[in-house]
Amino acid sequence: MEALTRKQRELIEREDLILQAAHDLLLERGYHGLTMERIAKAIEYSKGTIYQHFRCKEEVISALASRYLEKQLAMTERAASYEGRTRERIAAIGEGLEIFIRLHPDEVRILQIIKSETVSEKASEECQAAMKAVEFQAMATVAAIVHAAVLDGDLELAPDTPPEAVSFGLWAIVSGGHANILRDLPFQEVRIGDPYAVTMNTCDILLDGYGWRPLSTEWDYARTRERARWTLFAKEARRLCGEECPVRAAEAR
Amino acid sequence: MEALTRKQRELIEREDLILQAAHDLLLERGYHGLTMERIAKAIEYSKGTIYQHFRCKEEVISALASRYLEKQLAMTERAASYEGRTRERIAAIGEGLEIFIRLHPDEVRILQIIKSETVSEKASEECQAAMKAVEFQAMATVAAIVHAAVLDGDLELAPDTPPEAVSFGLWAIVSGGHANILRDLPFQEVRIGDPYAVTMNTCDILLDGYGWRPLSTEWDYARTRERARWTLFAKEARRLCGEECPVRAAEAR
DNA sequence: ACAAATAATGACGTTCCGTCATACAATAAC
DNA sequence: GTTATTGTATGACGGAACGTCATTATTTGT
Repeated sequence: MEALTRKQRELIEREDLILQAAHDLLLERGYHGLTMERIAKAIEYSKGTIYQHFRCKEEVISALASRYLEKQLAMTERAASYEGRTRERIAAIGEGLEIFIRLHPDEVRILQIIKSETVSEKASEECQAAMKAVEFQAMATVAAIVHAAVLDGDLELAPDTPPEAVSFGLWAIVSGGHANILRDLPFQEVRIGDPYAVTMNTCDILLDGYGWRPLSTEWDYARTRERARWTLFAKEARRLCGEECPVRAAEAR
Repeated sequence: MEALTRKQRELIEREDLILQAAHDLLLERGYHGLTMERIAKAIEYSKGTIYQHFRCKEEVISALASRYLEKQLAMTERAASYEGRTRERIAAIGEGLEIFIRLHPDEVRILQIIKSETVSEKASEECQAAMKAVEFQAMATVAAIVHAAVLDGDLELAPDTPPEAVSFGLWAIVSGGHANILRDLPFQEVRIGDPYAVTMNTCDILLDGYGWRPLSTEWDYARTRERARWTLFAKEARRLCGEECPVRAAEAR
């Protein structure tokens, strides 16, 4: 038992090493610059050893992506527990996702890489299914809030509109927006100073369009986000803006 | 002159051959199954000859993508010329894009492949710049309509919202939506029967959120789309639903 | 008909993948 | 403490693809 546990610990530890090295290589040299040989060199093991953990290079990337997806899901679920109106919970999720991408743009970039067919076509079914499952759970979390809003009367949906249509729309905005942001197009040229803020704002407008009460004209969702930021994501937020919490700073005065 | 022209024609013709072969291979065997050798075999030339047209495999894919982007842009611009209210023009563009993806899902899939960093990291700067330029033109076309709407009073934007923020949002919905559609997630399970329709509807709701008049509750945009479909995209639409034009079919009765 | 220029070819060097026989280490048995 | 057994790590190897380039073939011009 003891021996087994130590062995297992060693395995897990090495897996961490591999993934860390893969992450660095992926960002520094891109998908084609990531080679098994280079990972091996970086962690001071041989190529063969890596193949005892992963079936192919694409599954290494998949494993990386799964981690980041789970991290993202954890933030989403944490945000979903925000205490307040249903629409505030959605705003909190938006805040969580924005913090995530601002804090870990690299990880989101890697998520994009794996989602491309180019990479996923070589990963095994299990790997892909595992990733899709995590994503679906995030979708389901949002859909559940939409459902709750319908039940408590804050939102009325047309009879042919399932709650999932709303979460699908939000999802499209966020994933499409972030995908475009990471391709660093010249946003300045078109007077979009902060594309993250535009993405969030688009979500707000969409929900206004659905008539989800209270509308953004009747409620200060910026404030909701700020609160979510410092109650649910304090640690991350502090890292993001350099140990500086504006609310507490203001209170201190 | 004559000789030169013939040479050039041969070159262009062969380029078409190459791209056609690449398209087929890409769809049948995926990115990793697309090899220069296989293209060569398919068009009955040697590998070296292909390298006189393209610097590397990724540039072959880029060239393919550029074509499809231009095709898409052409449809967008055609749609933008729809005669009617500004918001109808946006609806027409939506209709055009939907027809495009329904008619050529393969081409959209290829567009997604090239957009992934995995592929673009190996394509030359010029190639990438060319593609971004086409995309930007599409964005600009939409932004111009937004601008027109502001000028003629159908749309009032908050002072901190540039017209491009609206087109950015629409763009995010459509590209994010289509990206998710092509990954064929189990939409049936969440009662989303027609994800294309949901994507379009999300755009409508967003514009309602912006208060772009006439709202979708005051105007039948489904009708606008239908009209755009049979006035601007008759040929494509006929191909799409098998020579069957519902309007004319109804009139014939 | 022959020389010059242009284009096509596929063998070659290189890189990377993924496998597997072999070498090495750890545990168990005697 | 030595030997057997089991398990783990290694890098040499075959194979596939890339991209190049010397050679061969074809076209063009005189």
